[in-house]
Amino acid sequence: MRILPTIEDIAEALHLSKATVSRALRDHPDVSPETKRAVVALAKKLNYEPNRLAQSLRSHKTNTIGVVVPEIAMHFFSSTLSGMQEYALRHDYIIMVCQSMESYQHEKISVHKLASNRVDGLLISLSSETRKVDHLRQLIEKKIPVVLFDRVCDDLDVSKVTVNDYEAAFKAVEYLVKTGCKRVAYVGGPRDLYINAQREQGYLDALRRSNIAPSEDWIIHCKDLHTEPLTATRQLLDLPHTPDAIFCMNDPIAILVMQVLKEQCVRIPDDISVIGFTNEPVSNFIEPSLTTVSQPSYEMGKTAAQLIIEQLERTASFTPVTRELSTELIIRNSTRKLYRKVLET
Amino acid sequence: MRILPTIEDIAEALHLSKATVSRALRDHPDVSPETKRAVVALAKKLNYEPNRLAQSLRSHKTNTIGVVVPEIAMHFFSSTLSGMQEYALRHDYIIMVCQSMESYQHEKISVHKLASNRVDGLLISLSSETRKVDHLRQLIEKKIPVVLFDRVCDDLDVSKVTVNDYEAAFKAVEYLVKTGCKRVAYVGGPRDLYINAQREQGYLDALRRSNIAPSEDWIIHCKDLHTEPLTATRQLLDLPHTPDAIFCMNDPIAILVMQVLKEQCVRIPDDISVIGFTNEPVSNFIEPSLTTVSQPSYEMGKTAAQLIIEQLERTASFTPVTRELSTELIIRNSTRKLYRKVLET
DNA sequence: TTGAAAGCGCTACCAC
DNA sequence: GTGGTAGCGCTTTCAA
Repeated sequence: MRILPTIEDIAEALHLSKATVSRALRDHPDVSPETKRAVVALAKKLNYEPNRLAQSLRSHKTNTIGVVVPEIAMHFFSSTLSGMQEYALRHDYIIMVCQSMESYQHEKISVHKLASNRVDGLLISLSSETRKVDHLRQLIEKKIPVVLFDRVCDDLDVSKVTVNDYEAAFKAVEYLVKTGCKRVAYVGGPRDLYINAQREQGYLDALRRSNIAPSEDWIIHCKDLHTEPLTATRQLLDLPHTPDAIFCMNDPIAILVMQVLKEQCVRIPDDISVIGFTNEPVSNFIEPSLTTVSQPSYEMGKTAAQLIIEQLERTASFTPVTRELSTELIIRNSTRKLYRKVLET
Repeated sequence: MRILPTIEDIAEALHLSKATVSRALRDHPDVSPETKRAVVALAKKLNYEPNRLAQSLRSHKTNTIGVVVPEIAMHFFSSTLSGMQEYALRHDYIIMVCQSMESYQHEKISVHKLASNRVDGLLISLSSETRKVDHLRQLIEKKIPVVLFDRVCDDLDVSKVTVNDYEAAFKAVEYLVKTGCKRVAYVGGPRDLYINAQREQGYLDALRRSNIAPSEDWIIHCKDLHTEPLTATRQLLDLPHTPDAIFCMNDPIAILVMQVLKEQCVRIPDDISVIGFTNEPVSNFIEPSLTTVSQPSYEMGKTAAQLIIEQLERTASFTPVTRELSTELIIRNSTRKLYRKVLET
């Protein structure tokens, strides 16, 4: 016998046909109870497991979901992966994971690889380099549904899971102003990434709402987020009117910014407040602890998985939905306290 | 026509047989150059992609590797996943990821799920609850190779990727002693997990080598690693002779320990040195920065992927190997400086 | 209630 | 060089 028993093995042993065994195993109504019992018993005894490949080949369904994230090892994304995996497994799906390493080329390759592995659907958060999404359109043409999460884009008519980056940024900057900051700088990535633009716009509008005209000097776009925030910060400190707060597009940037401030003996938050975005675990442990915007990463992953599975199992026609999850401003010690403003006035 | 073209579509269009088309696509030597060209051209035009399910069903090979980690969102593990994914993709494999959530039950379910999805091989780091590994033996019986990484166990004759936990712990404690610490406590998890035992043994032997008899009071085993280290630390502080150093089994424990020490106004490292294990990103940012043992997580993942792929593609018989990667003691500010000892003597 | 047979898409054997 | 065919393991008509 083969290493793994097949339906045929059971059929022969029980002098039945493959068809009957198949039906018995799937609990089909018109198999007699005795036959059913016999089949199930033998299947159990032989440790029979249906061959998913054969099932998939027939059914054109693999119960597999492809996931592409920019970087598996970034906490935000591993946390979304965790949520996806959890939800998927509970619904009898399994996830295949790839990373783009923030490269458009890698992203295309990953998407293609997952498609050729016949995933039923794809969850993706775009790389920072990605400007065109034809590779995703191709999938959709092949009837492989796509759901975008976090790093979404505007020109693709699919379901999306996001947070309101605009609003969260607005509130963060508004908070800075409320604590008395008047010259709020921005350090972020390029505007072509949708969520970057959203955060920056939130920043701009919050200032304008407070009748502060954002100066061009205050706004710095970094291409390389690992090193440029360092020089950006020095640049800000060299300004004739140094800022009294820096809104950072994410926590890693904020950490670099704080590093320079500390080196230059700038007191945080007394001289300059710093605020981040994402609420990475480290932001709670850095000194001073970082005020930041928390994003429900696990929840985002779970929701993305839910949306795609619902879409996969829906028989009727389907309209894309956008699920916007809520963020929270986590106030820690890198920003001035609110009451100071009150005392000052 | 179907949504996706098949070999048959190409065959019909070109008035060839499926067999010839198949051969042409796989660049079989005895297909005439013209036929080959024609087939390849049409395949390209139609955007033809072989159906992996069909291929797999025939070849009994899915080019898929299952991975089970305790928690995807733990940095150490997401970093290993990253290494695996990278290596796997480059070698035309894709990874299917599950997490055990440190639960033996979850682990069994995950392993089973991956097996029923016909992964070619399995990479696994055991959950902290796992004592028996029959679920893995079953895989091996089904000819699905298994490779253990990091959280390995002794009684399974498979390839393994580890660090020398014993030696790394030994060196860490030795360092503490060299900096003048004489009463070194240990806060860790249960001994039944192999790597925990290794680390603890390294601790014990390092002390003995320095002619320090480890006191029972100094050694605390926590079941719940999220809360018990807090009480454990208080317990240590209540000792008649409080320790002058605490060796923690991993960084998260060290962070909790430091939290209590700070609350109790114990100076780190002046009163008590603290040392961790794993070199999580946060350990660099906490105040004071944490001395710890760095583990090459990305490298471990990559190596694990490499071992399993080599095993899968080896035709000859195979003997398990153990790859032990090297660690490094990262000296930061949570331990006394070495020169103090020199000055004191 | 059960069985025979076709077919999912591919590859490999054997024949020509 | 090329084609016919069987078969990977399963499900699902259709017929009995």
